[in-house]
Amino acid sequence: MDAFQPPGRLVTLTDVARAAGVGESTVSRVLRNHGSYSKRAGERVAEAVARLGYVPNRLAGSLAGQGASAQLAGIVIPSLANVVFPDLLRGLTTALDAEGVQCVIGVSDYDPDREEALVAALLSWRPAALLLTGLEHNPGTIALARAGGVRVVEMIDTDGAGIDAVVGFSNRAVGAASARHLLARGYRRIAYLGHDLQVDLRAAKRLAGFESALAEAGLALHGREIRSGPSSPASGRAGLEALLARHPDLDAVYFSNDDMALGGYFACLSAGLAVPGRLALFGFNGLDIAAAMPQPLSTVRTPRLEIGRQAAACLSGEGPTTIDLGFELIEGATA
Amino acid sequence: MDAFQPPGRLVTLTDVARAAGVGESTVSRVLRNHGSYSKRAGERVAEAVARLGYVPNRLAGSLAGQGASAQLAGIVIPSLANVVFPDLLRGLTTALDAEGVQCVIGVSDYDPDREEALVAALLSWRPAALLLTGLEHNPGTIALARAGGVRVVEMIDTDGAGIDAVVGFSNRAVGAASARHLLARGYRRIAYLGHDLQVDLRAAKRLAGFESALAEAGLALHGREIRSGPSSPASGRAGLEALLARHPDLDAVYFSNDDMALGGYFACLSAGLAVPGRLALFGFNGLDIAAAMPQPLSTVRTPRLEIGRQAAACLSGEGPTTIDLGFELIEGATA
DNA sequence: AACCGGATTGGCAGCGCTGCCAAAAGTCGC
DNA sequence: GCGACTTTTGGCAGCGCTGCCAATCCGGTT
Repeated sequence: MDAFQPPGRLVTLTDVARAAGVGESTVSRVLRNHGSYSKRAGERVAEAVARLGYVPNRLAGSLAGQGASAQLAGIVIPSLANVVFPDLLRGLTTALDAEGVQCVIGVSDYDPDREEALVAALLSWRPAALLLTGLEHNPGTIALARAGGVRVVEMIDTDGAGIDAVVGFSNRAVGAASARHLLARGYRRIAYLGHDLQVDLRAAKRLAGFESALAEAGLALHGREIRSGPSSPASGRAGLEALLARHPDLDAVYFSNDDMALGGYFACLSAGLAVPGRLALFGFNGLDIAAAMPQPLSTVRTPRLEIGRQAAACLSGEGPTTIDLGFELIEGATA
Repeated sequence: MDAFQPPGRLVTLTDVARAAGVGESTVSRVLRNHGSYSKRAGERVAEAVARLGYVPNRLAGSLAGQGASAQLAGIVIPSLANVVFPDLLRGLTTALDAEGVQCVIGVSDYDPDREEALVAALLSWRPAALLLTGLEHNPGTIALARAGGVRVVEMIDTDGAGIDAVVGFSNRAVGAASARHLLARGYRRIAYLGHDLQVDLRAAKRLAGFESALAEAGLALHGREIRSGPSSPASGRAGLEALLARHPDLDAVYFSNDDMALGGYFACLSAGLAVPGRLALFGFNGLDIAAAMPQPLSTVRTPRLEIGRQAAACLSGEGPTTIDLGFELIEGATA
């Protein structure tokens, strides 16, 4: 890889063709291993590529290629602050990298307008697929996605109608299962502690499922605390303290997720409240950390990595599909 | 945005020009707000764009534009499982999105060969910049980056020589400061508990700094436990138990990061060991969760978001730069 | 020796856009 | 109302690659 090119101009396929003494099309065929070429041609091209340090220009390649869609996947997630989404990304990148597909990502901060802007920006790279989070989008987002002529996969949530493919689990069902678990254990004065529901629509669906299961048992929430801002252990800790001050007779708390629940657990440790004797705690997500606690957290484990993998697998498919990957209730020792 | 296009063919700039009754160059000028055009032309183009639902093709745009480098940033991080990297990404995407730069990411799994392959793949999109993690790379990776004619920013670590720009902090200094803190508090029988050092070179640098500070005080590590696999609270918990079984007389443990330390703290809670009276714990990273613990963890907070932001800011710069953003030692209550 | 079918090859248009240039349309002062 | 400007505009080459087509090569047949 000697650099005898005039700096400023990168090595092109034409340069390689000249160096190898073959035509451009032959170089293209060899590089993509597509069409037939002789062994000798293959060797000469490989040698020239190595010698010149050629890196193909995929912008040009995708533009020229038919369908003109790039080996790119456009991904929009609402946040990177919650472990869920990095996990999702992990599943996605692992599966996509294996197929030589690159990931272009955007973070919407739970803002549908930003999501729409990001979708437009991502579509301008003519990705082969668009991976969104959740089922609720601006009408404009949906129109863009439809018009973009790309495969659309909506991840995490299956409670509702999708644009194209949907991979996830039912958040309502998670909420209902969590409520039934608490009810079965005899808890009756149950509060909810969560972060902003306007923003996290899937947390709102879980709560709706939770409340309707309570209602089936003739009960209602015994208090609720909604903290502004993102979920975090600190927020969960402060939230539980506020909740207990208002409703000292609570016997269980359902948290919007494990981060909040962990904060609640810390609050109990600090206040010397026995868990679950005095107060039961129930989370959501099934983080690793929840399992390492002195008392493993009672929670619901979601198949985050698997959602990413399956979503990646969906790209090659066609037509509407819904894949419900379910969830696993972990009994733990806090409820 | 009515869809009277023949499906299969996306709207092009030429379509917009025809619909607006102007030339292609005028459309291009209006869309990029570059060069001069009349108010009337602007309106007609805007109307046609909205009516046709035109999404520019940036593949073509970047290919045609001079310099031919795309408004893309190629990012390679070693992992998504550790909070550090999502945080870093968060800083990056926030800053880059504001400038209309999209992020293409790759995850190397701490494997230099995968990193090299990813760099090659990313360069094929002709990004404006390449953002790597750490300073240690394959020779091939460095050659590719150099030949690619892109701005290269290496993040997180400043202990060594960079290719181009470097943004981070000194991991050695973090280790040394941590050691000095423990020494100043009177701890003398100090062990190290970490995950795989072959793989996480920055953790190895912290340990080196830690040990050299111990050596200055005439001390050496009083035991060390290296867990295979990634860092996690579960691993930290099991590791601490193993460590204590071998060295029951330990008075402090330095962990490779907060995840491990949290697991260690849980182990102490479970075993009824007083922290820090019987055993002091010291972490690294300064996670939110560490601050929400009943006893805030003693640790070092790293400027992860800020590294992302500064790295993004570096892209517009030129020439070698090193930005050391330092770190903050948090006294906490566990050491 | 002429012929045939398949494997291999090179030339070239064109993907959708931008940069450049020259032409056209305004603008102003006198 | 006319020249000397400035602003606005459209045409077109070309970015680096791929797909298509026709040309060439090769080995075996007749």
